[in-house]
Amino acid sequence: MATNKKWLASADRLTARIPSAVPAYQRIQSAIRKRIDSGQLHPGDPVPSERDLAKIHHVSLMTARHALASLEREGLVERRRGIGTFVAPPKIHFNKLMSYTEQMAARSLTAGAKVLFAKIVDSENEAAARLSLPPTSSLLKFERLRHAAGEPFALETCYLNAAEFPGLLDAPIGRVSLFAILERDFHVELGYADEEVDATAADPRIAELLAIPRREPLLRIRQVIYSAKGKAILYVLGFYRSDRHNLVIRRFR
Amino acid sequence: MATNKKWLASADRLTARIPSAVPAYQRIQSAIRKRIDSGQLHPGDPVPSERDLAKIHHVSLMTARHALASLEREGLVERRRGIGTFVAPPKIHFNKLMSYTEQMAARSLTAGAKVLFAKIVDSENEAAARLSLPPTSSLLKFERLRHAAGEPFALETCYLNAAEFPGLLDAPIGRVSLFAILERDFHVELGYADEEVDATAADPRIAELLAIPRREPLLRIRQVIYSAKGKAILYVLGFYRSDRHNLVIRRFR
DNA sequence: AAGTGGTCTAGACCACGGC
DNA sequence: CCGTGGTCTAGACCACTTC
Repeated sequence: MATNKKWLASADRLTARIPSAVPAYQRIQSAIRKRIDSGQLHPGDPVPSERDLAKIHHVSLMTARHALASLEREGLVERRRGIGTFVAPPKIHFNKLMSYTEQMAARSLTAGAKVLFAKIVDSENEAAARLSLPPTSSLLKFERLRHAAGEPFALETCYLNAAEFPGLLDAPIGRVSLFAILERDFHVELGYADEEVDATAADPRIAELLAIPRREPLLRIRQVIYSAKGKAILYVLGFYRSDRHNLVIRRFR
Repeated sequence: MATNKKWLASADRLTARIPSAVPAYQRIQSAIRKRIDSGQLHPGDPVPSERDLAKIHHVSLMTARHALASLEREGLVERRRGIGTFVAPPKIHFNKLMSYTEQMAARSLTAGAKVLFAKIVDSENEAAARLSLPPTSSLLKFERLRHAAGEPFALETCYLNAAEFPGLLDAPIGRVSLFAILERDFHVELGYADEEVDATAADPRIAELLAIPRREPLLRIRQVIYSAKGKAILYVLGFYRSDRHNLVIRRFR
């Protein structure tokens, strides 16, 4: 108990009267993250050692250690035995689930989209199946033509369960990211997406919309986007001009 | 020191005289892994609690805890506060770097390949560039026609630095997985691969080899495979029949 | 109340890398 | 040699879940 009296004393001194404020190791992480985000610490710079952190934050070695160990798991720092802990080089985000808008923003481009279609449908049984819904469920269906640099680029059709997203039909889908609307207005926490990729030939309609010859090869991506809890939220069927789009993924052994 | 005498005593009892045998938390992990692999423990089954493991293996709570925590990071178990630790359901391996042979084996199919070409070349500058080598480097070049269920399926061309893999030309590439040869005979530890995926149309030669009409859409995958240390080892250019192949990836938010 | 995982202490020794 | 991270102890209290 002597142990814990001392711990209470130190926690007291820092932030909390209630024992259950924010765990100490998370406070330490926040402090380090802040110094990295604010540019005080750059990639390659040393982070205070476990022992220093323990002194600075008035915690035991194990706690400081825990803070650094999970920062390493996140890829924010690298630890080298006998040497120290260092800010990790900025990581390229492979295989990250991003909206088209976010992808463009990541490359400092602006996204453009023209809504071709936005209605409720009830006989698209393949789309319903992808969302794990009964075959004739009411679905919101948006069809959008994506642009980049003034050129048509991709045709994407999105499907959502109409019952779960009332009012979404009236949202400014043409201007605002669908992801942003789902997360902000409907409090959906997006988690992951499974994608099936194959190649197909442009049919006459798609060829005209994308301004390419008929039978031109296209990348076809069928994407089912799930919430963090694993519930199917959104099905997107996309056709991408293969001369303007190329999918990059990283696989690990 | 009283503390550490006790620890030495327990380590002694189990495996080691030398203090630096295998860390206790790793021994605990091995024991659990073994019980899962051998079928003694099935997905959903409870794993002994931290306190039980500590007693069983004569270690402190923190050590038992460490063992379970890193097993959870690996995805082998799931921990639920107030409930316990349970064997995780077998995970589908998304975005895993696997050889064609391994992919087929995962689906209990046998892989077939016919070697069309196996020589050293020195004027394939694109391939050399992908491997971060000078433009006219000597490269091993293999061209293989993949089969599945008796049907031609994909055309893959592999390039490696000739200087680093002497004797590989004589290896039984037609029968044994290239990955296996690299890992076993050349002690290369494969780490990850970056892939570029797009769609293209079959040219006359590919159309004939794959037994499909000319201009048929194909999936084209350019894959650079790196060692665990980040060195480019292998460049694979593949053309896949889109009616027989479809690429599945998972993205996370 | 009992049992679980989550956080934490105040130390210890070991293995490693640079001086 | 000294400082770093890696492993470990023998406890403690908290938060949560089930009974």
